[in-house]
Amino acid sequence: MLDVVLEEAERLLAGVLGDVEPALQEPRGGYGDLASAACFSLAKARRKAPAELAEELVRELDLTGARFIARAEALNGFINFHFNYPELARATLERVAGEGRSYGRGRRRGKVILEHTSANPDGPLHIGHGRNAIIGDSLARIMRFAGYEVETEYYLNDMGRQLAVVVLGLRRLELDREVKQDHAIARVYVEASRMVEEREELQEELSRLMRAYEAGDEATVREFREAAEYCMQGIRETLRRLGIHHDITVWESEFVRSGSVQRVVERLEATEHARRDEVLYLDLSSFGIEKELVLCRRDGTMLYATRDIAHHLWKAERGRAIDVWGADHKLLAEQMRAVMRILGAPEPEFVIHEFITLPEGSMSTRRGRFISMDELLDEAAERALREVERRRGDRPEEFRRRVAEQVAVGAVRYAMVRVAPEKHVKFRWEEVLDFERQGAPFIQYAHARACRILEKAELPGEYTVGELSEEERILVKLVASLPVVVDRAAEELKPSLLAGYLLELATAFHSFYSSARVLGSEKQDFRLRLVDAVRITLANSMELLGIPVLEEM
RNA sequence: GGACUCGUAGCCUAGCCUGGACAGGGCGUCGGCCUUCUAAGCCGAAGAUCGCGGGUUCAAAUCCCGCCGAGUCCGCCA
Repeated sequence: MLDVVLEEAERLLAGVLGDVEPALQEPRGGYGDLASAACFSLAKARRKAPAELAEELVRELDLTGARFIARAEALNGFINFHFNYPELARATLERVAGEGRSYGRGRRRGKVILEHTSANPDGPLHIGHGRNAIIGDSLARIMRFAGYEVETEYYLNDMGRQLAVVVLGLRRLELDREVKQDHAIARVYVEASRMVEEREELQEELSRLMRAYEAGDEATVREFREAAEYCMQGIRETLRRLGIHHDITVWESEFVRSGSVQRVVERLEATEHARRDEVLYLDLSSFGIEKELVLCRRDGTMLYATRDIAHHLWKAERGRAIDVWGADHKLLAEQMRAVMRILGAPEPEFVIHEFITLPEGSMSTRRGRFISMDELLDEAAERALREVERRRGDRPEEFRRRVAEQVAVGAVRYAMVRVAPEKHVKFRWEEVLDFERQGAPFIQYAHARACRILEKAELPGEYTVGELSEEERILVKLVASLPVVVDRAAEELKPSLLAGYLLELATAFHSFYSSARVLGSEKQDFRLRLVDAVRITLANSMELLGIPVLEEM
């Protein structure tokens, strides 16, 4: 709804500014509902003080045709607009009620291939992978809602040394069928890594294994596939628990077997960037990348990055490629962009996230030093259950368990998406598992509160709006903002914008809830409709971050 | 050593790309609020040289340069 209001403000300003940027912004506090800083940039051209200019322009503004902007005033060089809240409230409530679960949906078009998670099949997802998966899945949900056709991809790295180590381990170690598949594979991987390190002859076996797999030896292929699939069963179970689903799983080896890696190497070899001295590599210095990119080993076999080039070329043909990658892949991301330019293909876009480190240092699957997402979720669910028992001892066990699980999933997902991806995170249990304020339970609770009011009364068809309280105005403005927030988050690839928005909306609702009575008040009809609009807006936004929506908690 | 990212109150964080009005939140601390729609809530107080130094600008947390600190990368690994 605010999209319409912004357009109106821009139109009004265009009348007095000409083609000067309207420079609309959120006023810092108490200065109205929308501000323009245009007078500052206009000041030099017109050789007048911004404050004076603002006064002048406000006098010139013609608000007679305006629907949502009631008045404008000049202050400190800014032009501050005040909304016509009764009108905005009515229009917003009508729109939200009319669009329901679609409220906030955008009109962006085009196909997006969104790759995320893509952890090696050598163990369970740890919390670093979790950050990747949750950012990626949230972004997928947001872009889909913004209108894009989104296909999510898990790029399965089956040609790496890790999986070969697992296969080697499975040949001589027993797989514990009692524990979750990915954890069982991790045990084999850790143990086999140690064996390979200690026994030289195993390193030769490892090389033979990798060569046989690359060559497509049938028995070896079966061994690798089974091992990877077994691990993936566990990984998918964890993802499912988080509400994450991948539309396609793409095996790295496919690009070798299909010959597309070979073909892309030949194409690159023919370009001016190709160099050969002992090995074939690309000189990317003309793209500002000093590090050369080696394409083939001395023995002629391909490298991970080379296979990924074929992979990205394939993706570029299918649509707009967006990859969620860890910060360790920054250089490769730059190289990938450069190579796609060389090939004349559209460049992939990247969402790079920093690492989560443990107090004792970085995580390592091979050394068995990591916190798995399963552990994190279990711990979260256990702590949540204690909270629910304490608060809702009156409800049956089934209810308490279900709520605890949903609170846990919400808390973990929110914690991961709340912080901007470029920040390093030092993992602390207390931070992720804090169930008070600035977290998912706070948001879920706002929704539950709204539901509990609404279940006690019929939603009125008719209502009068009248003057709004401060709390009501804030709510209306926030509810009206969802379409703008969704679009911006999708365009800037920033799920954290939704996280911030959701927190603001929940905060505003809790304030409203405490300040005013809905049921039995004189404004009951209007407030019921407002609460319903908030309920829908909260639910739609929570859905975009994969935070479970609860009617009661 | 080079490249990239981060550095905002005791702790966590928004704002930085697109420079403008007293730098927003939260945790923790202190003080209030449950006979009324679930207090996982609300209201208030104290707490910030926006890492440091220079520059550009009428105006810098925001842009530029240098320095310091943390992280990541710099494999014919993945």
